[in-house]
Amino acid sequence: MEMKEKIAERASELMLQFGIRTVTMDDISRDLGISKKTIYQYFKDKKELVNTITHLHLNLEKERFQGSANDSEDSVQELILVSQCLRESMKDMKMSLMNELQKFYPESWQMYEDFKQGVMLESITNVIIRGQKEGYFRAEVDPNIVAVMRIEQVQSFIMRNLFPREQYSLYDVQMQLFDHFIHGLFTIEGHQLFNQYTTSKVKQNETLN
DNA sequence: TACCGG
DNA sequence: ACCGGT
Repeated sequence: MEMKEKIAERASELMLQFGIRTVTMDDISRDLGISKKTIYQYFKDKKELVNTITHLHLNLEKERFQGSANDSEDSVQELILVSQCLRESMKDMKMSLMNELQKFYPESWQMYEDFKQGVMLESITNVIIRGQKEGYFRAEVDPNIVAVMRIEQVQSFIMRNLFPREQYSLYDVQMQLFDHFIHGLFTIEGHQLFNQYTTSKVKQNETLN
């Protein structure tokens, strides 16, 4: 693996674990056993390093979202997979990190905003359109409006702590949102097919986790 | 590694 | 005091 990738990957791990600003350039170089000068041969400054890491991370997410569209038999299964992507992508990119990006690395924050408006929005819009064609989702639903609503809803409940962590886990809240979402979306046929995917309780915890 | 400047 | 950058 090339040194540039190695630096970005390790820095990414450290920053995900400890936060962006608390991981210093000295920390990264010491951890990798290289000199700081080596890092600055590949990255102009810390901002550029963070931007690179963000870009790499969002590319992986992008492949996951697009993969779930291709690997699904029908729109109901695709919705389950896309929702899983949505929740996980916002969970592991956790609140503290998002706030750090917003305050101190606005370029990276903008990349994330673009990702939301691009990949995420298209994935959800497309699965809704597909579901309507297949007769599983209600035709009255406006794909664009509801897709935006869904994204903002998921993000809002992660970013703002509306409930104390001990009252409801993040998972409980997100499952409530998902349940409420699909009850406004599915036709009778959609519900029946969804139940087939989730009747096996064991399978349910795997797919919806 | 030491050092400067923010 | 600390950390990005030289």
